Amino acid sequence: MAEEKLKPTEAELDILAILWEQGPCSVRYVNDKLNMTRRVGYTTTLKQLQIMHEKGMVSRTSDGRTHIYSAERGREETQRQLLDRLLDAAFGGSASKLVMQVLGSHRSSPGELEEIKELIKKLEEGKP
Amino acid sequence: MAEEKLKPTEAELDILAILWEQGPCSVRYVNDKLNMTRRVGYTTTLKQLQIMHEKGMVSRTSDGRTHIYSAERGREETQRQLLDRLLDAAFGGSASKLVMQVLGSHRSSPGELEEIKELIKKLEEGKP
DNA sequence: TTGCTTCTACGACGTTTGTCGTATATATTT
DNA sequence: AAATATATACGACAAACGTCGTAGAAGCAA
Repeated sequence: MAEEKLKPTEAELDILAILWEQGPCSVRYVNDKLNMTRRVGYTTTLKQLQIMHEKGMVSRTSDGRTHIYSAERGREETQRQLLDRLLDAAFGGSASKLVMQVLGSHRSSPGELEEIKELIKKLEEGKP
Repeated sequence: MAEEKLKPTEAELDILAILWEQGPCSVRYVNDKLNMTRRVGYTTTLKQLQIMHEKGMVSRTSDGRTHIYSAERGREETQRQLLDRLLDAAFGGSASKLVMQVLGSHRSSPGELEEIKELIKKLEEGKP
């Protein structure tokens, strides 16, 4: 049984992003969505999904002859894995540096900033 | 002139991390440092550095017959590039989601949290 | 000077990644 | 029914990645 914790490749990550956002969907849908950004053949997407299925990254059910794919591992688990890697390699493990960088270069809504402040407050209370 | 904005590979990122942290250093040093984490041959590291030099990712000077390598592109530029990619692909472009995640799963010092709060305050004042 | 260590250079090679083409089965349309 | 469209399966392949081995120059040690 292959239940390793594989890191998705670039192309796989693009596909996962679609599955996460849209929920279970067909190869056709994924491919159309991909083609909104970059040109890629149908069979390419198909094969990609098949390989991801072999790896256990996605599951699938059949609707007639059409396969419907779903992301197997949760989004957050993958998020954490990729983020941890980036944090270590590029930010020397400093979470605050990373936060400063992303907050500084991407606009967040007042509501989002409020949420973050809430979290910080909780963190500060948690270990005085 | 090759001045593209290349994304470093995994192995390259490991090397860059060392160059960023340590500043200019020899192949030997980089290799030793790498071997503290994973086993890798000297010539492998050498070749890696040579390729990175061809790509323009690192520069080098000579100290006798030894080459001293330095990271060419700033750490922050590379940070932003990798972070942007991750933000888009894994977090659907939501900076706050990313921040919440990293802040929630990695301990930050009170001083760091204070810094972040400062930044948020500035952001809130900047666009009322 | 002869040998041992330490460089750089470079070619080779197994894998992984990403991309398709082709074959074939099953629907759909005319 | 015949033609067209759409699915999956699968093999092939070029390019990128990561890893070494070997060669040869340069410095150090016996």
